[in-house]
Amino acid sequence: MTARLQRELKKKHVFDSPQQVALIALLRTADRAQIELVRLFRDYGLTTSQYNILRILRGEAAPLPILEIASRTITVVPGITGLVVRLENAGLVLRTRCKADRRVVFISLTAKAAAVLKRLDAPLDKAHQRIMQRLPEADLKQLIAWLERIRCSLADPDDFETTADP
Amino acid sequence: MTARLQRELKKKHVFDSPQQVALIALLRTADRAQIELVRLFRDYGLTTSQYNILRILRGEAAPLPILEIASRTITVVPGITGLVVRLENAGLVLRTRCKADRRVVFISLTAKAAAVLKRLDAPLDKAHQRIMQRLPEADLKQLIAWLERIRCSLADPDDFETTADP
DNA sequence: GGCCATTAGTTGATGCGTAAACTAATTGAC
DNA sequence: GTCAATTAGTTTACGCATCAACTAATGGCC
Repeated sequence: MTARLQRELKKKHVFDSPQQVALIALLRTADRAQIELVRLFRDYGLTTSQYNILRILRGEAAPLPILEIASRTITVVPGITGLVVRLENAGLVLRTRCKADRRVVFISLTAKAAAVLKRLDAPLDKAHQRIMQRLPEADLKQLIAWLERIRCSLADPDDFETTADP
Repeated sequence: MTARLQRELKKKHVFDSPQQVALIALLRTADRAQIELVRLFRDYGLTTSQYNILRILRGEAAPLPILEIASRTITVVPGITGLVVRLENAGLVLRTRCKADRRVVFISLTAKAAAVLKRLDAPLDKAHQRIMQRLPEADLKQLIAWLERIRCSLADPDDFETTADP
């Protein structure tokens, strides 16, 4: 990470703008939440990236070309290869060369992976609830809207199916 | 991460709880913001982690033991060594063995690093402003409070000097 | 039908995060 | 004073992100 923005905060520069404080709070909070999830996934032998891939495959319920998977994650293309190899070694996915176009590699879930995902569903949902427990739903809605607003000021073009309030 | 939570969102599971949506929005937004910062730092030959270390050193205006630096970042101890080595190779910090306790290694900024940091100040502030430009200051204040509220539900014990509203 | 550009995917190198095991200096108990 | 426990820091090993450079199959153009 995630690289991380941290606790230089500790001694607070007098000149910090509200924008800076908010940004650092955002990065720190996300970082911590990530850590919770990382731990949860690790208990099931997965990393976050691996989970995301499995999740995409489950959502599709059909084999997907490897680059299609990459395009749905933020993972830059080359990273996906090793990721999938490790998943394959763990018996969680299968790789199949496409007959029609021998360049493409299809990835599919194994039963083992489906089982792991299923076991993970409830604990993961509980984690979501726990992390957000202190915000009532009305606030959550507003928070989501603001976060989306922030993303509007950011680079990536293809992320704009509006999640929140019209 | 940074590892990342992503666009499984694309096809929206009907069962998504508001908590889940909010969490994913949080992670995604932070991720994007990070990317902006990473790019900025890279233009100056730094990574985010490296910048954070330099920033801590500047804040202290005095040499710090390497583990003290590690403790102020989220960087887990062993990571700090290589990080500092690379900074040293880049001529940005100096390592000095402490005479009194020969176990400890003091790290100090070079003039070169001070110059880089100084050049970075304005662009970085501009980036903060830009990223948060769509939220008026009142909303920012509320956002900061909520983020802090979320962090209260999260693990790390030593992060609780309240940044926001009393 | 042969060549060139495109597309799918991999490889290799560097930096970071994390965990476990290690060295070396210091402190404390006696 | 000496030996055990603690503390500061490094090494090693693995996974991921990212970039640049690569291979291999396909498609289009003539």
